[in-house]
Parts: sequence; C-alpha cells; structure tokens
Amino acid sequence: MTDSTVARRSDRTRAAILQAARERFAADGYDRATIRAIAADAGIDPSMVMRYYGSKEGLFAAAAEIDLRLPDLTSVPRAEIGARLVGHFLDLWENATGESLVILLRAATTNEAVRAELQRILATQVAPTLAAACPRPEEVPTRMGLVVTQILGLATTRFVLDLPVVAALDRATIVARLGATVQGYLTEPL
Amino acid sequence: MTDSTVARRSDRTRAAILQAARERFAADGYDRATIRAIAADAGIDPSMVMRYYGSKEGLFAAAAEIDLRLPDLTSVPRAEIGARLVGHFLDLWENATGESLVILLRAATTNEAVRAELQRILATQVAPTLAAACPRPEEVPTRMGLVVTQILGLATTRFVLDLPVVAALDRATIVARLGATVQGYLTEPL
DNA sequence: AGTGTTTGCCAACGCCTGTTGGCAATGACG
DNA sequence: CGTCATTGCCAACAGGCGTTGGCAAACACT
Repeated sequence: MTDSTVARRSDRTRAAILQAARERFAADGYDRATIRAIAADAGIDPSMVMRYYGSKEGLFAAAAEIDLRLPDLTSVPRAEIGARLVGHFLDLWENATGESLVILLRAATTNEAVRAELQRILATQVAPTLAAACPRPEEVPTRMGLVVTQILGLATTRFVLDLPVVAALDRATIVARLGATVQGYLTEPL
Repeated sequence: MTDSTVARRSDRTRAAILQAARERFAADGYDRATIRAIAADAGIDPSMVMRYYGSKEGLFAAAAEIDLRLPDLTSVPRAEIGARLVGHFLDLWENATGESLVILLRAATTNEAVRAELQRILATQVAPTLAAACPRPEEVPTRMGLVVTQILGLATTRFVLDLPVVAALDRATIVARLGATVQGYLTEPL
C-alpha cells in the first residue's frame, strides 16, 4: 500500500475532476451540472467521480469549500472599514475563491442543505469579523443583517445574475458608494 | 364551439395548475419543480398541463408574469423617494406578486432565458421609474446599478435565501436604513 | 336524439440521470 | 517474477423526467 501522505498516481485525476466540477457547478448550478458532463470535461469516466468523491453531493461539498480570508478589522482605521470590506469581497471574486462563492450562491437558491452551509460560513467567518467592528455586541445581528443585504446583493447581481447595469459599474464607484453604505450599516447609531 | 370570451369549463383546472405551478416554482426552482408534482398538487393528470400550457417553459412563463406596479416618483417628495421605494418592494413580497418575484429570482440564477426576462423587467419597469428621480439622464445607468445591488440584495437574502440574520430585521429598520441608502444612490452627487 | 367538441385519464415513449459491479491494464513491492 | 492494490473503462441498472397519442366520459348545440 502506498503511503497516504505520498503523492498518489490518481491525484492528477482527482484534481482534474475537482476543477471541472467547480467550473460546471459555477456555470450551471447544482441540478444542471451533471456528473457525466463533469467527467467528460475532466477527460475520464463518470464512474471515477463516484470512486473518488462518493456521490454528487460529496463532489459538490469538495468544490464549494471556502475560506473568505477576511481581514482583521481591528487593525483597520475605523473610517475605512466599509471600503476595505467591499474591496476585499471584490478581490475574492477574481480568484478561485470567487468561483466557489458563485457555486455556493447559485446552489443555495434551490438547495436547502447548501443554504445551511452558507449560513454556517456567515456565522463562523463573517460574524466574528463584523463583531470586531461593532462597539455594542447587542447590535451585531442587526448590523450584520444590513451588511449582508448589500454585500450579497452585489455578489448576486454582479457575479451570479450578471446583470448588465451592475456589471457595468466600475470598481472605484462600487468601493466608494457601497463602501460608504456598509460603513454606515456598521458604525452609524441605530 | 364555445365562445372564447365566455367562461370555459376548464378555467378552474387552468387556474389550479397555475397556482400549483407558482407554489412549486417558488419553493423548488425551475429544475426541481416537476410537471408531475405540479399536476399532483392541482389534482389532475400531467398531460393536462401540456394541453393547457404547451410545455414546462410555457407554464413557467405564465407563472412568472409580473407587474411591479412601481409608483410615480415625480409625485413623491424628493427626500422620501428611497424609503418609499424600499417600502413598496417590501409590500410586493407579501402579495401574490412576491411569489412571482421569488420564482423569477430563483430561476434566474440557473437559467439564461429567465435572466433575460429579469433584465427585460428591469429595463421596462424599473429604469423609467428611476429615471424620473434622477436629474441627470447620463447618470441613470450608474445610479440604477447601485440601487439594484441593494434592492435585489434585500430580495435574495430575505425572501429567496431566507437568511436568518436578514429575516430577523424588522420592517422599520429596513425601510429606514436601506431607504437612506437607496436615497443616496439616487440623489447624492456621484 | 344525434353529432361534434371539450375535458380528462392512462399508458407509454425516448431520454437523461446518479449510481453500481465487473473486468482489463498499469503500477508498486516482495 | 509473482502478487496484490490501484487506476481506469465499459455496460448496465433503476428511476425520474418532459412529452405524446389514443380513448372514454361529459358536455354543448341543433
């Protein structure tokens, strides 16, 4: 038996499947992305997908793993928190992480389990970060709710729905205006 | 032959199908909502759906028809435009129209044609309304893009994704804070 | 009463889906 | 060189899907 820490011969196939899955899930959503199509993209047999990822759900879970890498807001000047956050999220979407986010958002609209996963990410990664920027702990849920409507609103309209009016906005405008909005949601008295 | 303007015997069936379709499409999205399930809900045979609506696409088109009934913003005090708009959209979701909107948004994330329909609605119903509130015509696209991120952000997070942090926000808070945001996107100098 | 249309159900088609089991080829290891 | 796990493909399964055509009952109209 080959040691599990050592590179296995099947690693390239595993990676090819995962990459193809990411692209298909991001482009087509969970339901329309078929294992057969993913396997074809990866240049292998559909049965390999099952062997390496167990099921379609298992493959999806692997493809939708996300680390938002949110910055520590306590070290950011208080007046720049909003713009900083918006800029960070815009950056995320130009990386591989962005694809995972699109996958997650697209699937979350029709899949209960994915919605739960999205909530988990919000609770474990976003909530602590925002809490650091809110003086009053009891206001955190409200402020976070407001921020979420704006940040995820940008995400869905620009990267998931790809609406022309939103896609046409340039980065500077977004960072300035949405940054000010998020800033207000986080710091203005309620 | 019965006159087409007179009530036909099949009207009740047609309506039952349409209502079941709305609920299923809203709850499950386009792909997961099956004609068989819709027919079962309506208490009739799947083949009737085909006879009366031609195809699944035809049924969806009938179920997703929308009139946003946006108010004429020229008759609204300039300082209240934002809150008025947000309030109006919140109202929409408590009516039958809201179900159609959820249907549309849910399906738009995975279906190209539905996305086009959503753009059509934005262009024909939202754009003219917002244009009336913008002094400078050349700024309309930018301002509309900004507004769309916030309004549709509220819609998706609260009514489609049903995120607890957003669902917990009370109406007054939403109208006040998001209203101010939309107000700024529409009227503040760019 | 008789004729033609409308309404509805049933059974089936062809297709695509996720998933499974077996079998050949390749590699690792003694 | 012989043994055994690994990697991959092929063929097939069972189930669900949108969709179709035909046939019986209900109705409308003369």
